[in-house]
Amino acid sequence: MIKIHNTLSNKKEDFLPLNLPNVKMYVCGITPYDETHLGHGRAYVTFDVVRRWLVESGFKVTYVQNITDVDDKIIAKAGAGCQVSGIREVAEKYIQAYFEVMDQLNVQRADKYPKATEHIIEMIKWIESLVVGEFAYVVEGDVYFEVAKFKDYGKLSNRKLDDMKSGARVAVDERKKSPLDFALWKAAKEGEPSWDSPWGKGRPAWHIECSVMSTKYLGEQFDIHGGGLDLVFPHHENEIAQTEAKTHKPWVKYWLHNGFVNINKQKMSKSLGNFFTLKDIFKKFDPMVVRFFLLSTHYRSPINYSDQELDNAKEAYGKIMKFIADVDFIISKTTEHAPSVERKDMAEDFLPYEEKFKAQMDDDFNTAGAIAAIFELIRFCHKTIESGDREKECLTLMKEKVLGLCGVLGMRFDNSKIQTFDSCEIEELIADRETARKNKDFKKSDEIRDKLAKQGIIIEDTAQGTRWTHA
RNA sequence: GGCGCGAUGGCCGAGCGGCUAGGCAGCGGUCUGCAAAAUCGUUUACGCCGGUUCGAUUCCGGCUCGCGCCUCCA
Repeated sequence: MIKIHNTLSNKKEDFLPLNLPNVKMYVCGITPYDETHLGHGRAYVTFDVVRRWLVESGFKVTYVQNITDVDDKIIAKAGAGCQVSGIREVAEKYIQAYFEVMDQLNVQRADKYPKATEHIIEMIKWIESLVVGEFAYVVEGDVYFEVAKFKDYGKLSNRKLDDMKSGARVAVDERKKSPLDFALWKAAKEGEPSWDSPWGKGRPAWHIECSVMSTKYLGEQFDIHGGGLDLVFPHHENEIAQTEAKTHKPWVKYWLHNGFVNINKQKMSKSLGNFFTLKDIFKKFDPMVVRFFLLSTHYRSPINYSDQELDNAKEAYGKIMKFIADVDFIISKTTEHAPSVERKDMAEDFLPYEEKFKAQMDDDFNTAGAIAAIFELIRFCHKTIESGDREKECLTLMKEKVLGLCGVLGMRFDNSKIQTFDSCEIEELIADRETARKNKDFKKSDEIRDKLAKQGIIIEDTAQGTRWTHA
């Protein structure tokens, strides 16, 4: 049984989807007005793993992620007097940039990426029904949701209307009945892209698209809605209000939120200017190392970013990579009739590690614990190999098991840096060195090693012979 | 002011009422001509003060410190 921490109850709950074996999940996507940063990376890697694990567990998952392609910041970027085509151009550029880094992080594509600007009519209809139902009111071309009318307001973020310090940090709009009332539709200002509506020219406000698009593609009730912790309030709280006010039924069953990426214990954010784009991070670190780093902490805990911690992740990830390469090498040097220990139940030996992995993942997607299980499995394999059990079949199984578990976490291993056997010159030098070593001419053998080292080739003498890798 | 989260060994980081998490770094051994890699062992930690309990890092209360949300934000 998978257990999931639900923000709605603030507890871990057994995961029972509404309509077995289907799981419908919606994750708040990006507003494409700038480069994707590590905070985004964490969110989408988190939900990528959630999705992968649900699929692995036998559920049929439908994953929808929206794209907010109309917003103040996009409009600002597109410049004064921009039309709809102008903001589309900006959005398109950053959507492409987003997919590029997500591909590098091996984040699987969602089934659908609906865009706000392609659902204007549906949004208008939704807002109209809220106005008719008296949950919303119109002021000078703006439409606001009246929070006081929705009795459950605050149930997700666990706050009471009276307790909130509205206006403490931002000026209150006097035209609203309550400072907490939020916009559903915004009247167009001079030179802004806009659409026609019953309230005049304007554009949808932020929250409404998620209600409209999620229910359009997943139904009026669905299983999982995810996003960063910073979306709990007001975004998700408002989404619940405007959705349940219209449908009169409980909307989302499980709300999941990932923790922040911190820099020196402070939240990474655009306004603080302490953010790192994935593009820049990838100049220094392999995307898979970044993914490993992200998964080495539970998704709800804050994760601190620094080069030092990425270096640590690099070493740890490298250890897995090394294991795969080691096994490949031994397999390549193992003949079909290699002496083998009598062993018919190798698969059984792996079971405890696979079970631990599963238990960790079932427990609210504890990737840190799951990674520990992978390391324990690797240690077991090393021990087995050391003990002399090098049957080809057994080695292949080891590799498959480790790769399999890593694959569930979306970690892939690029072996291009590992020995390829096609470099004759290097092979010759290594052969020369072997001869020298046999003749105890260590001076010469060390010279060859140094020479190769200068070319960035690292020599490793193993029981199965000498191998080399690129540094 | 309201609400919430956290404090684990040199560092990162899981976890649990009593049983080795894991990774990185360090130290020692094995292996190796040496080196590297691998492997084994190892340093025995849970912010402070009380309470519950046969027993608490793990539960309860208080405190201290840190962080987050109450504005757009993954």
